[in-house]
Formats: sequence, structure tokens, C-alpha cells
Amino acid sequence: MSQIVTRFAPSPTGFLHIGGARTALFSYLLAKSQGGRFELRIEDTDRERSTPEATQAILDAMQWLDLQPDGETVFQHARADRHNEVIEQLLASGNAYYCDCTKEQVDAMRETARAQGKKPKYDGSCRERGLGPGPGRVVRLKTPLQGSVAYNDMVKGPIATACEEMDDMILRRSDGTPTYNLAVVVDDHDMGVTHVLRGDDHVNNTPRQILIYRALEWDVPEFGHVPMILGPDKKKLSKRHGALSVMEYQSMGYLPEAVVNYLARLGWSHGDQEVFTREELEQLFSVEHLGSSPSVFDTKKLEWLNAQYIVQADLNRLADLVLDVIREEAGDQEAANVDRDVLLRALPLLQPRAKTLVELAEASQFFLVDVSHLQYDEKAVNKFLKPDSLALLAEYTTALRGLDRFEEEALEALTKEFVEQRELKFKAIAQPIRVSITGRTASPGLFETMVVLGREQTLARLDRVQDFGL
RNA sequence: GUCCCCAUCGUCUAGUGGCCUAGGACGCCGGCCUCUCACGCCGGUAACGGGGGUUCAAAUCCCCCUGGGGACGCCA
Repeated sequence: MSQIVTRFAPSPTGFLHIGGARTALFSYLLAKSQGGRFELRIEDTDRERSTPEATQAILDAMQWLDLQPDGETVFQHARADRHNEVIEQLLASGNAYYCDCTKEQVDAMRETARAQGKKPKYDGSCRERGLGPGPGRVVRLKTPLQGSVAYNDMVKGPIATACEEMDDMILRRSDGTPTYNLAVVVDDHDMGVTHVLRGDDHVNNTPRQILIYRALEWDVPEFGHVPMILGPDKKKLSKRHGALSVMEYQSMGYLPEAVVNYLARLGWSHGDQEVFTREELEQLFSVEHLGSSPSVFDTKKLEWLNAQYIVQADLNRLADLVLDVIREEAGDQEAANVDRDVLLRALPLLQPRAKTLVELAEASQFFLVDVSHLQYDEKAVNKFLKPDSLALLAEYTTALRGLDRFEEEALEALTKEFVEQRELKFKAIAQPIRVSITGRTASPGLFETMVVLGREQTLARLDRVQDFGL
């Protein structure tokens, strides 16, 4: 069997949204799982709405998700000559004809049909007029009057559409440009696309496109239509729901592999498995297990997956990403001041406590600043740094100063001994220490935190806290 | 209006006629662990939209209803 070819064909009229990303992912995985090729085509025939910025945004997003196309990216607009050549071919073979009906006339036809409770469509009045080319004229496909178009959708199963449902669609506009349906067919054919996996909203286009394939006597590819993604309110995902361009997930602190894993599991499954490596996805993916109903986007589950990937992530990479977040939120200067070595040592303590990189950056803050810049949570101070606690801490600090090995075990032993001698509960001093050295009530373990901070910072912070008693 | 698609826990889903007194995961609730917060571990909550068939047997097949969604452009 020859190699399969899939493609992703977005129109560059905006950012790559999460739904589009999933479609791209599925197409990519379908190709990889069969040892095939995955191509990218930018459908920029709508010159009004297409922008180079949007094209770049799509490319960036695909790169972030690591969905690299195999061939050269095809720009549909650049292929207009080829599209017109095929239209001429259709005209010559009698499968297409010129039509001089105006938009207004066609609108009127549709209006009439609708009023009669029928499907609004062009009535084909120019079909047999034998019109030639001329200004203002469009080229339409001669849709068969009877019969139906049937195909076996890779995800939805058999779908049939009666020809009466379809009108003679426009292939070439009056301004000479080819329409979407024509261009798609020509490009998919020329690119050797064998499997078209696309959004649900194209189901209705498919029989029309098959009609074009037939008129051209070209092999018809396999089609599959994946359901869309819904917002929490079960309405179609849109900007209003706050979900967004793929790149926004990056800035919200998600790891691309978490997004890919999440998206893969949204509408596709492999038994009970939830976490997949990229290799597993590329090997295991199959259209048989694509669901046929729309699915709701669940941020909580994405967060959970992201947390899983953060725990596993390589420390150097994580450090870079956290630095990116700091740069983004606090500026270049702030990021430049970070002691990468401290960050690297703090990260293992923070990993199991963060769901996103943003949280990770936030949680790492107290490790990275000097004692003079440490922020203290006011409530924490009021609750745990009262006079008697401060007195205790002063004693503790003195004891700590005498410790020669500033290591976890030694710190723990010293602290335990300190409370035992005073017949105190460990808890009595744990929170005061924590607030002193981190400024907060929640943090990683006390002793591992102290070790990362180092003797000097730890003692300096314990000293500084005495000022709260003044 | 016409045509098309869809329908299992709150959510993502497993399930391809008997293994289903419906499984897993997220979430939620409770517990354990514990210096806080997480992580982890243990347990719990919770679903086959309704009605007819077919069959010895239906979440699984068929029909109807209901409810969602999509499409009906010289947009893609």
C-alpha cells in the first residue's frame, strides 16, 4: 500500500484556535500512525481577510505544538492559475457552465424557495443557455439532477446526500477567482492528499467536493469529520469563553506536550490510557477511536495533565521556561537578576506544587529574591510572628547560627532538639520559621527550603523578622 | 423552513449483542501521610435522554420522540 498523505488547511484569518489545533493534531497523528506524510496548506484565497500575521501565528502555534509539516507549505492563493486551468477543463468537458445571473437574482430565487418551504438554492436557469465567458459571469458546476453522493466518513460512518439538496455551486467568481470548494479539491488532488480529516462544519461541503472529483474523474480521498469543541456552557467554543489561541495556553503556563496530550484525549481514546508520550500517540492513533460527538473543553483536566508533565520535566528546560515567565511578567531586568543556580535547586521542591509554569514562577519567587526584597504576607505575619513567637525565633536563630553543617538532616535534628528541650510541639515553631524564611504560610518542607536558600539567606531572613516586633 | 450530524457519571471517555449489579480519568467529598501547602495512597459520590420494537439476551441493532449542534454565500 502506498503512503498516505494528510493535510491541515487553515485559513489565515486569525490565530490558531484550540479546535483547529486539535484538527491539525489528529491529521498529523493519522499520517504518522500510518507512516505517511502530513502537509500544510494555507487557504488564503480570501484576500480581504487573510493576513501574513495570521499565517505566521498559525506557523508559530504549530511549531510550539511540534506539528511540523513534511512538505513545503502550500499557499492556495499562489495556485490560482492552476485552479483556473481546471475550471477550463470542467467547462470543456461540459461539467461546468457560465451563468450571468446577478447576486440579486439568485437571492430572489433562494427567497422564493425558502418561502415555499424548500431548500434555498440557485435554480440552474443558465444551465443550458450555452453562455460563453463575459464580464460579471460566474462558472458553475453542473450538479447531477438525480441520484445522490455517498461516502463513508472515517469518523461518522456512511453519509449520503441527495443531489437535489445541492445547487450548481460557483466554481469561479465573477472577478475570476476560484472558490473554496474548487480550490480545495484541486489542491488536495495535486498534493496527493489521500485522507482529509477536518472540522465538522465541512460535512456539507464534502458531497459537493466529491461531485467535483467525479466530474474531473479523479480519485476521491477518504474523508473524516471531527466534531467541534464546546465551551463549559456546551456552546461552541469562542472568544467569549476565554479559550483562545493556542499561544495563549503557552502564556498561561501550559507545556506544549500537556496541551497535545489533552487535545489528543479530547475526542479520541485508547482504552483507559490518559497519559501518552508523543511516540505512543504517533503509534497508537487511529480514526476508529475518534468520537463522533462534540466534547467540552475541561480546563481542570488540562491543568492536571500539565502538572503531570511539570513533575517530569527536565530541570534546565523548566528553568528556562520559568525565566521566560518572569521576563514576561516582571521584565528583563528581573529575569536577569535571577540566580539560575538557586532556581535549579528550588525547582525540584516546587514541581509537585504547581499546575502551571506561571504558578511555578510565582512559587519560586521567595527563593530568588534577596532578604531585603522578600515580600511578607500580612496575614501570615500577624498570625505567626507575634511577640512570643519572635522571642522563640530569636533563640532558634542563635542555635542555628551555631550549626556547622547546613544540611537537611542536621537542620532537622537541631530543630527537633530545640523544641524538645523546651517541651514544645514541633508545630509551635514550624509556621513561625516558615513565615520568616518564605514570607508565606505555605511552602515546600522547611529544611529542604533552608538548604536551597543557604545559611546566609536563611539566617538573614530569621534576623530580619525581628523587626516586626518593633 | 429544508437537509445533515450527534446523544454513557458534572466533564473527558471505555464499551462494537452476553465478560456491565456499566470500567477508567479529571473534578468533587471523606480519610491516611504530614512542619504548612502540594504530591502520593485509600475510599466515596455520580451516567446508558424517553418510548416502541428486533433478540433467548441490548448501553450496544432498527424506528419514533425529545434535546443539542451544524449547514444552506460570488466566506473558508
